[in-house]
Amino acid sequence: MKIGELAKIAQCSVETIRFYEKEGLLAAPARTAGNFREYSAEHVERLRFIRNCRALDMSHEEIHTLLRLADQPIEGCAAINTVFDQHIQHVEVRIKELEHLKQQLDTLRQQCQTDLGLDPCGILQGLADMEIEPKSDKKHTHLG
Amino acid sequence: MKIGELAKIAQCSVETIRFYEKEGLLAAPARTAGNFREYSAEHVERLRFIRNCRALDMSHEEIHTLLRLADQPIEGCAAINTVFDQHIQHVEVRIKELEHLKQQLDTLRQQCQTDLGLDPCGILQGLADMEIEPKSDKKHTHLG
DNA sequence: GTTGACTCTATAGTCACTTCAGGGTGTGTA
DNA sequence: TACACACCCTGAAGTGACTATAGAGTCAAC
Repeated sequence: MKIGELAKIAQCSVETIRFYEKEGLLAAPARTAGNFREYSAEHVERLRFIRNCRALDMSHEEIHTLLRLADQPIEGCAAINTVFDQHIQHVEVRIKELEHLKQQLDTLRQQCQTDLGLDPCGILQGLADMEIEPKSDKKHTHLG
Repeated sequence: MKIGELAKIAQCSVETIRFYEKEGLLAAPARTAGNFREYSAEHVERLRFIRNCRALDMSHEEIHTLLRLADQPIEGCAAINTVFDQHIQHVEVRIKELEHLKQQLDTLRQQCQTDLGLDPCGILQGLADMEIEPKSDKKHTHLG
């Protein structure tokens, strides 16, 4: 099948597929006489795997690791769990961060709900006065 | 004060401050005879504001808007609330997304907890079999 | 006069794509 | 046969919010 068809199946763009090939996530397929990419069933399966990992917000690096481990399943089972547990932790950390943010935002938002027309605006005042919280570590998660 | 001192106060890097200047978030300060940036109290205040907004995960675009509105506070009060409410929604949406992800991840993780040594690994199997969920809209949040 | 801490500009790299420019391929219709 | 049109190709640049690097200049102290 050609790249457009594959893109439809995997629900991603043609450009994304070419990008994955360049990144080494998806193997380069055979070419037709006219230099079009010709994909096989294995490519479909592999791309589905990659897209599912991305849907779970895994980084390309994490996916690379999983794909490598997938090629030697028994040996890699513990390692796969490690990658997975680390990724779950990334997600948990980010959720906690965002919940903390939301709390701060809600508090600030209150300051304008009550006193409309105040100068300076309570929100702006709050943003100016807030104490900058030093972020603990920075590289606890690759999630934005 | 010089850029290094300002960076310490605002708990950011010297490069970040120069970057904000290039972005138009922080006004370009006067220069010393030796071409060093010389910052005033207003710069400190402005940078604190910016850093607090960033600590709340606002985008540069959102901060730009807030800074513009801050220069005409009474008129902008309703608009400020709008920016804020939208940002709060960004955060809420992202939290919900991540919680959904975590649920999926936990489910997958279970599949290897029980049957260690299985070939193929339950997690890999799950990643291959998952149905790709078409993401609703994409630009609901600028948060990663 | 030399060390060392600080500053300057300009450029490239990060991540996971998206967009664009400028062209080639393949099929269907007039 | 000529043309339109959908699809494909490569390569480069843009996104956001920085971070990192190279190579050079400034300034105070010893």
